[in-house]
Amino acid sequence: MKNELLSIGEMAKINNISISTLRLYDEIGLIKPCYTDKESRYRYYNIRQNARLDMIQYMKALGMELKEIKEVLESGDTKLIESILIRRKKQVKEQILNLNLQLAAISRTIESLERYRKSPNIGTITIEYIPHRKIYSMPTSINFYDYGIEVYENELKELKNSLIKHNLPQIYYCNAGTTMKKESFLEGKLESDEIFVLVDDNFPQSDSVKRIESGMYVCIYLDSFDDEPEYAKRLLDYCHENNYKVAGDYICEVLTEFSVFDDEKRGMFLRLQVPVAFR
Amino acid sequence: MKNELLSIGEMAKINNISISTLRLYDEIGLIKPCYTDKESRYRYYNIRQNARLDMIQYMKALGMELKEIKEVLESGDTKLIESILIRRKKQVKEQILNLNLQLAAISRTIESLERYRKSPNIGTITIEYIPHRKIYSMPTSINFYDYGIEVYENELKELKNSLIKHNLPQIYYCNAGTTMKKESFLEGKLESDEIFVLVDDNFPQSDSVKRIESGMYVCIYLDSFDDEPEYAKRLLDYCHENNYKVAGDYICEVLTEFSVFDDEKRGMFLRLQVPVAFR
DNA sequence: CAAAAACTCTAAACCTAGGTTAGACTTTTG
DNA sequence: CAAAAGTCTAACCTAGGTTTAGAGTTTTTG
Repeated sequence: MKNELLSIGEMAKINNISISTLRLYDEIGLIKPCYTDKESRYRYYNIRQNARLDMIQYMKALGMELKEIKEVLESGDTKLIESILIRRKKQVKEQILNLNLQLAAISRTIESLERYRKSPNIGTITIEYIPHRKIYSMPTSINFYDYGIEVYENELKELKNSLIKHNLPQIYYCNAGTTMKKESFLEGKLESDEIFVLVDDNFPQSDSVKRIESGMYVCIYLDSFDDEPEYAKRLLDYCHENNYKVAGDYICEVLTEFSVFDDEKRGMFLRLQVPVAFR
Repeated sequence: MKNELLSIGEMAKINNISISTLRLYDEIGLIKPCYTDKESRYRYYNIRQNARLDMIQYMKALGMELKEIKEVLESGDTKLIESILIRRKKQVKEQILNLNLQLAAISRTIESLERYRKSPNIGTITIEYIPHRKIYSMPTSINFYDYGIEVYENELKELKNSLIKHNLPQIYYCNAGTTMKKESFLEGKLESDEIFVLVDDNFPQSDSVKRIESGMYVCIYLDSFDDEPEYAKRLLDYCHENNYKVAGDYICEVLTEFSVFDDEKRGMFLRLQVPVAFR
């Protein structure tokens, strides 16, 4: 301040910026020190250069890239700044939308984990009211019960890819599931009908999106797809024993899925369910 | 699909991911192919590994870092996932707030540019209604009119640093300005009183935040700080000639500031103003 | 005035989450 | 069996810096 030239350290301090950042800006030509000693190569700045640095920091705070900032500063064209800012405005709006979706997805996941921790024992049968749900579904092309997990994985992949093709990010949906016609279930057969993912309220309406009505369901809990046949039978037996009338299609719903326990198997928590009517 | 092993290309395609990303994930141990040919070093995956890859992609969509994902997958601890998600939730909320501020700042800047393009000629005198404004201000420690731009730059830096110290990002405020007491102005002296930045409605209330009342102002436009003394005098003369009674303190307001035209001077558009009362 | 302390220099490596390229090798297809 | 398609490794690139090492310079202290 004495002799009106600032060393890089002083310049850094009064502008709340790091020395290395100033050196980087020098290197890329964003802001050059007004004087560089030819012997020692020390950089010296003038306090009037704060104006330019302020401008750089402001544009950076608006989310502009250093390249864009340099371009703008070199052109001195306010039209250019404006066009960049208008583009940036759109970007920011999109980002905000995406982050809101992320937020919803994170909350869903936290809830799902909570549910997992408080889940009933495997084999527990309950009768519960389940609120309505929305699903994005696809008919199964093969009965995967006849083939096993590989075919199920394939079907699920196809479903998810059809979502991606429609530009719907993974974040919209959470857990998957399958349905089976009421008739198959009652006959004790295992015939897959549909595969689906649950979607939230933000999900755009389309032909593939269906609503599963709310109602009373008889449910049984389990933790592996492998056990589904056995547990589906138990569910049917229970309905017969208690004289519940099956009122709709059977659903196998994944409540929680964390493939963290093993490399090759989905670590899951499932709920098989059928809607029932009371006579 | 035939012999149940997938090449890296097939695996990439069905999972909508690039081959190089799969190789990266292998390298960092996030997901290893279930079999690697020892001779050719070709990677082969099992379709059941989709479960893990799904999980990875889901966590990535939640904004988690690969390191965190790896940690979670290795620990298999749902408590750990939950704590990371809770932290992430906070982050996302903050990001959304910041982006909203950014959006406001961008809009302000676009407006400022528009104003610049439609600005009156230098020296134009107007009488306008100016709505109320909020400023974050600091008394000036020296009368910078006696010293010139370096001292002004220093004062401005100090003001901005006091903002940063209070954790207020650059984005909250836009343009700067200075005030001078009515008495000084009327005597034709130039004595700086306060330096300020305009802040928006989101800005937190504090002792340093003042309100400048709305009202009718006599204004003169110019484009350089250097001309301020001359134009301030013109403004005063105009008030006298037209018999306007100066009703409050003098303000020098930066309407637009783009230091894009020159390396060392602020490229500006200024408005000197005094509130007037009509008799 | 000399030594010590503080500062600054360059060059290179590192960070994230991959993308790209070159040149060699392997597998599949016709 | 040849051509085409696929895959391999290794190295380098992105943006916006941060960190480090080792050497040189400036300022402070005694």
